[in-house]
Amino acid sequence: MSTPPGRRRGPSKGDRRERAILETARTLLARKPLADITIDELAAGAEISRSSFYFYFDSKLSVLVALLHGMAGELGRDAGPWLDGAGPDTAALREALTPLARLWREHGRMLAGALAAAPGCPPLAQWRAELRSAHVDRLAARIARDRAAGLAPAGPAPRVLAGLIDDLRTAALAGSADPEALVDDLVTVELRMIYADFAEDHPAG
Amino acid sequence: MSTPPGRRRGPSKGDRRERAILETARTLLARKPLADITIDELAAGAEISRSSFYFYFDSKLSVLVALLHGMAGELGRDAGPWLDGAGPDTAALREALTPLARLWREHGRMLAGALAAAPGCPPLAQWRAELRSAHVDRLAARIARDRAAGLAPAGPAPRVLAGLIDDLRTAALAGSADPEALVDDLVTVELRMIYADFAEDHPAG
DNA sequence: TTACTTCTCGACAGTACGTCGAAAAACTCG
DNA sequence: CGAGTTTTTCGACGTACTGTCGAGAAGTAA
Repeated sequence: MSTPPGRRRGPSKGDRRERAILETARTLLARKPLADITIDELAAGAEISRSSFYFYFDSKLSVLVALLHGMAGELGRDAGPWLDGAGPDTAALREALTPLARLWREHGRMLAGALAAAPGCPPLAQWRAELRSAHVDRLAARIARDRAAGLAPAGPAPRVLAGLIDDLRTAALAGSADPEALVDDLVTVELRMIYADFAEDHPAG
Repeated sequence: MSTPPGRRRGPSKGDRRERAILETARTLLARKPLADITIDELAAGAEISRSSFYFYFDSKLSVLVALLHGMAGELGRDAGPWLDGAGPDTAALREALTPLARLWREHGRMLAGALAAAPGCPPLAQWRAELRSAHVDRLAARIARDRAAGLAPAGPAPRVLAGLIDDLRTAALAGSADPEALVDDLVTVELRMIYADFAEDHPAG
């Protein structure tokens, strides 16, 4: 359900069409959820007939999955320093969250739509699961390390806590109209979840 | 879009049908999302023809909305002691979360499905918004009180923090296969988000 | 019975999906 | 160039689901 059925290889005219479909989808998804987009629209955007669409993708879902896979890399990047570090490293966490928030600002509707459609749609569910566990695994390991080193207090099992943090992050970014404005607060809150008390500089509030 | 179009009042045979539709919907929603349920199934479950369905509801969405409204009360109940109290009251928070988790265990698929379908569907979006702000408003007020009383440290604006807590709670409960197992961890984490450091009894972890 | 409301359903029209097979366009190689 | 092959296109078709309309059956009350 996720691989183009007809085309094999060769960088040619059909490639431009495939791109056009993807591009059209990206544009439309910025305005409305997948369910409200018809194959007709996608085909029209790429200037081909509806049936021709099926030469490139076998459903509009496949288009979304392709789009998402093209973005999977970006979503995890910049998280390295934070995830591989130790202790309540405010700066590193902010460095991880800032680009992520930018991505959500740019593609929020698409990502939120994909997330919402994920249950009840295996390929999307799998994409989400992979993304999630890529984050949760590393974060859980970090939490365990910090606890062993006496840097973080005991609490929920590392995997559970990491899962909660991932949930929070995703839900917050997905729900916000201005994700970038949320970064500082997310930093504070994620650190509190892991370290409870830590040296923070409160803006007088 | 949310009121039965044909019927007015009178406790009669049609009432049983309406109940039957609702009941069928509840059952089916426990197994699959709204999008995968056809009006035919709903009608069949109530032993009427598809067109008769439209005498009672004007779309399957209306059925879901009706179901959800019938549940809105339960979702907020038991939160009073926690929301109206002060300070890191572990017990009160647990008393609020436990029945909520039970509700999510019983109707999780339905609630999660409704939440997922909310963006791009005004009546559901409004239901979700009302539910959310009912919680966020009171929680934000509580946080502000606690800060003023010196019980909680400064941090994100109360409304923002309350929003993050609501996001976390909802996402975590929606994503978990066993919500009730999550209660203790949610208690810990929500308290940390508000109070950072507070007296907690860590199970050796 | 009559008159009225409540309820039921078949028939129709609309929209979107996905498949098939014929054929046009593009490319390959002799 | 031109025959053979692969890539690409599309109209026609069948299916599934949605929502509406109007005729009429069933229930209720005088």
